[in-house]
Formats: sequence, C-alpha cells, structure tokens
Amino acid sequence: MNLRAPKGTDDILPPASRTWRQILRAWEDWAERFGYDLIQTPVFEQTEVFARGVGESTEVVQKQMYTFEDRGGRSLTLRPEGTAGVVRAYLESGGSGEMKVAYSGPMFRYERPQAGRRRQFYQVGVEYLGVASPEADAEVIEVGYRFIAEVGVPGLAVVINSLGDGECRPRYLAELRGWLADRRDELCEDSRSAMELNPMRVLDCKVCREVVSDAPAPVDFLCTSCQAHFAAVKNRLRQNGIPFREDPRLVRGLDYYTRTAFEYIGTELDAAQNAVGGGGRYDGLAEALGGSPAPGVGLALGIDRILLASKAEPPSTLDGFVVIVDEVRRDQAMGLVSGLRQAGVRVDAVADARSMKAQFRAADRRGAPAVVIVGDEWDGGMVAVKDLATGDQETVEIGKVAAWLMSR
RNA sequence: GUGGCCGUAGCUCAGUUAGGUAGAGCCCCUGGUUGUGGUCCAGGCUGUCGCGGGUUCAAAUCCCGUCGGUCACCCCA
Repeated sequence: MNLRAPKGTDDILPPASRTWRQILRAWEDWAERFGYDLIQTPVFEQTEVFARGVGESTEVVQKQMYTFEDRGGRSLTLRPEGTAGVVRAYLESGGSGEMKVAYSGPMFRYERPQAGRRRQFYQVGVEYLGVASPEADAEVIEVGYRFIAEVGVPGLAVVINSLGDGECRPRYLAELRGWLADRRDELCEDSRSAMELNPMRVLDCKVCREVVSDAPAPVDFLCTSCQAHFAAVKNRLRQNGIPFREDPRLVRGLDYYTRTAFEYIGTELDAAQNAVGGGGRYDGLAEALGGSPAPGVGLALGIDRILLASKAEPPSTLDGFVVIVDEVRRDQAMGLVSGLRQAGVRVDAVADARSMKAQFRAADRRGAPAVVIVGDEWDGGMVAVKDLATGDQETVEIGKVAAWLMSR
C-alpha cells in the first residue's frame, strides 16, 4: 500500500480515539455549563474572511493558508482558525446583540509539521460576542481553564496581558517603533522586517529577547479605560480562583486582538509547542470584516496539544461483552445484545463463529469489564456473568443482566 | 522557508563498520483447555530491506539521485 494520509495529517484510531471522544465530551459539557450554544460554520470560507479578519500582515495569512479556486472561480480558503468565520456568521445573521457560542473542529495551516504542529489540527473554542464588559473576558478565560484543568495538563499556567485599544495602542506602537529604530543594528533580520508592519512581534522574538528585555510594554501605555478593563478582568479571575500571571511580553500572532490577550501554557511540556491554547478580545474584528462594530472575546484550544500533554488513559468503551457458547445460541445471544443496547448498556459480541477462547480474548482486548455467557443456562432463563477483573462468576436471570452489568 | 536525524514484517527494531540465501520480539490466528480471557507452552500468517539508477560474479549493506517520516528553528493552538 503506497497511499498515505497527507503530510502533516493524522488518523485518530482506537484506542487513542477513545481519549478524543472523552475529551470532546468534557469540552461540550463545560461549554454548556457556561452557557455557550453550539455553532457550526463552514470549514472553508471566502479567502477575504481570513485575509481581512486575521490580518494581511500575519504569518498565517501570508504563508500558511490552504487557498484554492473552486470550479466557479471563487477564491476559497480552508479555515486556519475559528474566530473569523464565527464573527462572519454573527454579522451575516444580523450582527447585533449578545451571542455566546462554542465550536470544535479541524483547522488547516500549511506548515512544516513537527511535534504538536500539524497541517490539519483540531481546535475547540468559544466566542462571546456583543459584550464589551470585562466580565466576558474573565468568563472566557475561566471556561478554558476549567476544561483544561479537568483534562489534566501538568503545570497548567494562565498568562495574561493587555494590548490596549484603538485609543492607546497607536501611541504605544509609535513609541515602540522609535525605541526599536534606535536599536535596529542589534535586532535579528526577522525582527527588522517585522518592526514596521507589526512591531509587537519583536517583543516575542526569542533571538532578540536580550535586546528587548527593557523595551516599552503595552501595559505601560494603557489609556484609563483600558487600565480599568484590565484591572476588572484580573479582579474577577482572582475572585473565582483562577491562578494567572501577567506577562508584559505576551503578544499574539493574529492582528485582531485588542485589550486582553491570554495563553494557557503547559509548563512541564517538553514539546517546543507548550502553548495549549490562547485567545483575547477583538473589538475591531467585526469592522475589519466590513460589518458594523461589535465587541467580542474568545479563545481557542489545541486539542492535539492538550492530548500530547495529558497523561489520560483511554477509558473503557464497553460495559460488557456477550460470549456465545455455541452458534445454535446466536439468535438468543443477539436478542440479548439488542435488548441490552436499548436499555442503555454498552455491549458487543463477535459477529462470526469463534471459539470461546477467542471471544474472551476479544472481550479482554476491547477493555470490557465483564462477560455475559449465553449457553445451556438460557433454557432455564439464566445466563452466566463473569467479572473479568476478579474472575468471579455467577448465574443470573436474563432479565437482570442489564442491572448486573451497570453495577460493575 | 532553513537545518539535524531516520526509512528492513501491521508495530518496535537488529543486521549496514569489513558486500555472500531476510532476522528477533510484540501483535494477530490456531491448538494445548470439545463452556472461560489476561499467565505459560507449541505451531502458523506477514517483507518490492522507501523508490530509481550505478559499481560488482554477488548489494538491505558501497556510490549518486529522489521521495517519505521525524525533530528543531521560524510561526502558532
């Protein structure tokens, strides 16, 4: 076989997929508890949505998009992130009022793959639209934190910063550009080309870390309202017991962020990609997409990276396994299987004639905690049930099998 | 886009230094145990040695090219 999954894509097979299912269910649960409804947007959009939404100056738009022309001559792009499409949908459906939505699905970026960085990767996220209050920022940070904490990323840390808004950011950027220009010779090549278009990117540069260590930071230039907003976000986080630290160097790679920016980091991760999620406020995004102004804040979490970091064992996906002693009992056994399934019990059986030994092996491999044996006892209205962990076996009435399995 | 490492059975790998009939463990299947798994024992299935070319009587092994994987830089979730 010489057909393979495309470069930078992965098949998620059992048993690893069991952990995926578990983690996505946990995500749905947390999103619902915080009042976020489901939203589904297309996996591809007009290229314009990302070019204008994410920002022409970003690396993502310049180099990493899967852009193609369809048969009608339209330029389309596989979504490299989730927010732009959600805001587009919000605007298209009226663009007013409050909307709290959660999404999950694959994203696509053309990059050289490595650990924790794939060409098709999976993100979950929420967007809280139409609300400018710092309560929204704090809530979004909290829902992500609660979810990641449950899933278990070792050394989880929340890092936050404020990037300012349309009033104070221009003043800051002018200051920063001047400061960088004075030290142009000390900067690396990448930073020199970034300083005009997107000077904050230089703060993030690992090569220039030394040089920019005492560069002016966005927080030092915040206007009064941005200061108050940032303070309110931090207060609510403290009150709700979300541990965080401030990092004046934290910037984000997407142009749409204003005010609050944050990241979730697995500090014990060996992987170079230790940021498992991030987000922030993007009050200018709706306008950038050509809609009426609307505030918003959101987050995105990389499920692939969270899984890389968490040590979660794949859960068992069965409550029991039905073993058929002789093929003459298959009709009876399959009737029992069907009945148990309708009663809400997760059970399975082999589909063709196999030895008991093989059927027990199958039950074991599938992680079933117990086995139900359909044999001669059936004629007396009974089946044998065996706990595979302890080896204990007893005989129970057919009608009580479901209860017996669920009590394991 | 730049760089390091690696391509041999479904998986993990040995064999490459010094060319000589393709190996091990795991997994899977069958049996030992005609109604009992996970342990043990016996047997069985599985290969264009990534691909193409070159050198040679002879290439998994040497040479050239190419493709793929992986990790890191960069960027980001």
